[in-house]
Amino acid sequence: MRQTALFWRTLREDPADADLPSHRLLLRAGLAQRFASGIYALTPLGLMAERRIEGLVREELGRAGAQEVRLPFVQPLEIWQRSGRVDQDLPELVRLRDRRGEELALALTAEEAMTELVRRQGVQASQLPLLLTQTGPKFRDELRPRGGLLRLREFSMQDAYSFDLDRDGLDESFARVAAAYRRIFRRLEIDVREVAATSGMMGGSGAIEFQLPLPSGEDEIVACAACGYLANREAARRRPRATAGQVEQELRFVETPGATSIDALAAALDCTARDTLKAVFYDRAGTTVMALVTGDRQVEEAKLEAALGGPLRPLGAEEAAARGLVVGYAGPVALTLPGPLVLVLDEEARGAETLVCGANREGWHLAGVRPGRDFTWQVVADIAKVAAGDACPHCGAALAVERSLELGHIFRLGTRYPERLGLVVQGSDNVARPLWMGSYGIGITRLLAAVIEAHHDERGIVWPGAAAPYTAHLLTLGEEAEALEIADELENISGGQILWDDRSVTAGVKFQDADLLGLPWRLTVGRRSLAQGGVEVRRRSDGETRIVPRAELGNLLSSLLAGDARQG
RNA sequence: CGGGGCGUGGCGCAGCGGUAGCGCACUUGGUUUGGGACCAAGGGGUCGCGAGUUCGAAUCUCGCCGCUCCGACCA
Repeated sequence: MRQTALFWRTLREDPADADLPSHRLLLRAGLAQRFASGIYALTPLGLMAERRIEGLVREELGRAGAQEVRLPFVQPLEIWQRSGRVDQDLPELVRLRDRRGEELALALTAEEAMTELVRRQGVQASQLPLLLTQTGPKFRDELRPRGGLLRLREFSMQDAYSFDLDRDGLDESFARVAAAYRRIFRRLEIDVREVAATSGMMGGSGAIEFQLPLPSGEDEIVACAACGYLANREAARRRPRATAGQVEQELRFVETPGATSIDALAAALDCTARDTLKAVFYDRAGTTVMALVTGDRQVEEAKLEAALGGPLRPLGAEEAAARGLVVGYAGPVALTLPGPLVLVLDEEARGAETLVCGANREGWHLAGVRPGRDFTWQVVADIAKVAAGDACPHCGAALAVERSLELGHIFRLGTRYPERLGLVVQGSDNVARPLWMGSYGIGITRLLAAVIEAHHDERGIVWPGAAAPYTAHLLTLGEEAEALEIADELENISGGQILWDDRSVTAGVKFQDADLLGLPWRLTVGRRSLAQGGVEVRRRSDGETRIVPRAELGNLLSSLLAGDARQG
């Protein structure tokens, strides 16, 4: 491809609003353009890179036995209603109405649609295990898109779904896809960590996330350097600390005017946050949930949801007050509300000697509160957020918390969707049973950004061979007849598979742009290289340079292109 | 949803009451050509939108919209 004809341009300066390397480089190198927050267009070079990643993912899933289908991007809302997901507050789901008033939804994932496809067509036991996949647009109306292509509202994702007769089959399918994912990341030269995860809005259990450690990532992972324990913070466990609290032994009222925060309370009573009991309120399907953790802890909502088996909504101050809670002074002792109430106590707080908590009376707290003696609860569970320095649940060493970017997520869903949508298969015993389902997602557009986050330097992108839009960038310097002849020759033998900078600009401009775009190989031909005996071949990743005589160019090019194909 | 910052040619920015400018990019001609060349001549902007103040608004006031970063249980 000749650069003078390519729809492409680079920017000499960094775009003002791009902070992250991938965002900056995608814009500067002219690979993407923003249309709206979280909505981007890709230019030819950007799309070529995305397509390479997509093709690689498709290839590996194919090796794992996946068959590709196409599901609708605009889906009838009805299937989302039947699965029950519409009922659980899903603000990311964009709904719309057609001119006849029929309700539609934009795909944010496709558990429903894929289950529905299999149900409509029917499936026989001989076709199992079944692994179906699609690649296509997704739309999630995210609260805060960020970082260019790192967190988009509209993006391309490859999602796959497995269907098996039983749990063992699901485990095998799950393992097969996990292996495919590992190959994908290895080929893209992205060093991911496999992390235990929660299943979030998908439902199900036994999930793994593929995470790239990145300071600008939006997830937090908990890591144990000693034993290798890794988990998303939302799913992470910790070894409970030894007994906390014990400011006083006997229950008594203390007057604490204005002490409506844990900090203020601890200051007023001259104790630590850990000596207090914090109450946080949620709604769970009409029931008020009071979650109780020691004052220095935070409630991990994902773990609380898992403990209660369903989605929660935090209560605002007014709403909490309307339900009879004395906001700022609420506690579990002798608490009665007009409506239904569930008390959930963190396992660590349960082991405390005595604690200070709200007295359900404006301006008063209770000290010397002993769990079990002075109040009871309905659920005890690990519901506190893990903090850096907590003890590893396996080995007890200090845990670290690191920022990280989720690139892939695989779930064992179980029978939930097939049950709700009526997908069953008849076994040899003539009994129809719901299938066991797994769900697997890998963000293609995000991978494009992640590859750049993982592979760049101060000059620009450094494409891994498997994702590069072109393998080689040919620069002709000057108008030497022989140089142009060689360029023609290279273009011909590559079948147009190299990018040729044929502009009449200075050498510096070409070198800068070539570094910025970062194709794996740079071929330079000009008066100087010819004097040295041929074409200068330079590898972008490490700058290794050599001169290749004209006669060997055919071999060189086919080995570069083949090497790239082997990797990618 | 809360807080900060920002909206002026394609990009980066200046101008902050007197009717819009710089650098880069772009077009044309010429000289150049191994790390973002030079000379000359050009084209391109409802200054985010709306209302108000004023003789006069990119500039002041109010409202709205958009973008971006941080945060979003902490009782």
